[in-house]
Amino acid sequence: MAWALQAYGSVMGGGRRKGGGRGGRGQRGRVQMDRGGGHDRTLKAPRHSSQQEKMTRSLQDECDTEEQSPDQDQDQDQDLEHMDEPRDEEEEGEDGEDGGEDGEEEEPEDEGDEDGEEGEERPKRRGPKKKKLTKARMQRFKVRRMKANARERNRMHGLNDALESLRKVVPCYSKTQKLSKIETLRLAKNYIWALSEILRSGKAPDLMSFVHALCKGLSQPTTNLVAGCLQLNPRTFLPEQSGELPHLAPGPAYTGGYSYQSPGLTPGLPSPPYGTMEPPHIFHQIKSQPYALEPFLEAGFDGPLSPPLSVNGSFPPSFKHEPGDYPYPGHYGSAMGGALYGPGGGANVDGIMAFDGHQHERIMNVQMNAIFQDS
DNA sequence: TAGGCCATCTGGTCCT
DNA sequence: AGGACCAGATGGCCTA
Repeated sequence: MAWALQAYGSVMGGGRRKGGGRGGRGQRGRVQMDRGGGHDRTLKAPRHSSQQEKMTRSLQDECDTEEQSPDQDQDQDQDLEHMDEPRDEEEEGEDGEDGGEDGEEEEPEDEGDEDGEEGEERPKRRGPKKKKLTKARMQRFKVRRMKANARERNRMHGLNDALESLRKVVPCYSKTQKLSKIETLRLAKNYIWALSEILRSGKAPDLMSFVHALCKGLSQPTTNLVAGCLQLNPRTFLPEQSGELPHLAPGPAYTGGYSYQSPGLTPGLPSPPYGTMEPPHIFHQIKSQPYALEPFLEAGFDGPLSPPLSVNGSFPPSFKHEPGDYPYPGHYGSAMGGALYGPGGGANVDGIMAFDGHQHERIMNVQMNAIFQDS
């Protein structure tokens, strides 16, 4: 029974095939899990499927009352047949505990018994004697491993849940188009910085400055997503001042199809995939709008931040990119064809909410207004 | 088909 | 000793 769980483990994920030479079982089926990854992927089945939960529960049960027939062992643990023997120290402690349980499996620990049945002459090994990997030991090892796997799964699920919570509080939460993990973290970082910058300066930035700051280091699709959110609901992002957003460009300015696409590479800066929202690119479509970017951006980030979006000197020198922070090898960039909201030029904002609905929006506005009343 | 993203497994290390 | 955390490896899914 427990080996339904072993199979479960194999089904749920490819798993690492250590040593590379292990045959495995070829292509395995896999439960359709959350395949939300990717910048513009549509979401699939919820991750916490009842099946998975059932399996996990079953795993726990099985771990408590582990019984297995030899043929099951043979049949369902082909991977483990080739597994390296567990570390000696792991096994040492266990024999005392449950020696009675697998007493029939234990074999005498003769020197010659250790590694070879061929009877070849070998130099004596130093160190603790290696105990033969009996079935019972193997079984305990598997149980431990399964428990650890289950814990690790749960841990990662918790991590993903936290990330999902974060997605909901950063701008542009969408139930149908999830930000990737890395983009969520980047956007959150930018958002925190932008808000703290507002607090620091006590001034409300104009919308373009704000979105500019939010989109630093984000990929092109995410940048477009943020821009789409802003277009839909700019007030979510910026505090109301006298009932109006002073520098907010009117709607049509955003539908002019200006693009954040990268103008090109700068030597030494691996920048292309990240939206390059350089002011000239942005504002050539909205020249009539006040250019209030600098006051908001001049403060600069103090800490390590997203990679610089702009390579034309618009950003303060404190913008430093972190090595290895550019995982996108130019995959996006011009792929967007210069259209901000998608190939067709229309806003690709289906299902996008700026934050998680209006409630959150109200809360944010209250908070933001409170900030400005205080300052 | 390549690349991005993801979930999972796994072994090592550190901590309680 | 057992659990948490971490990073590497692996394979599946999806999109351009």
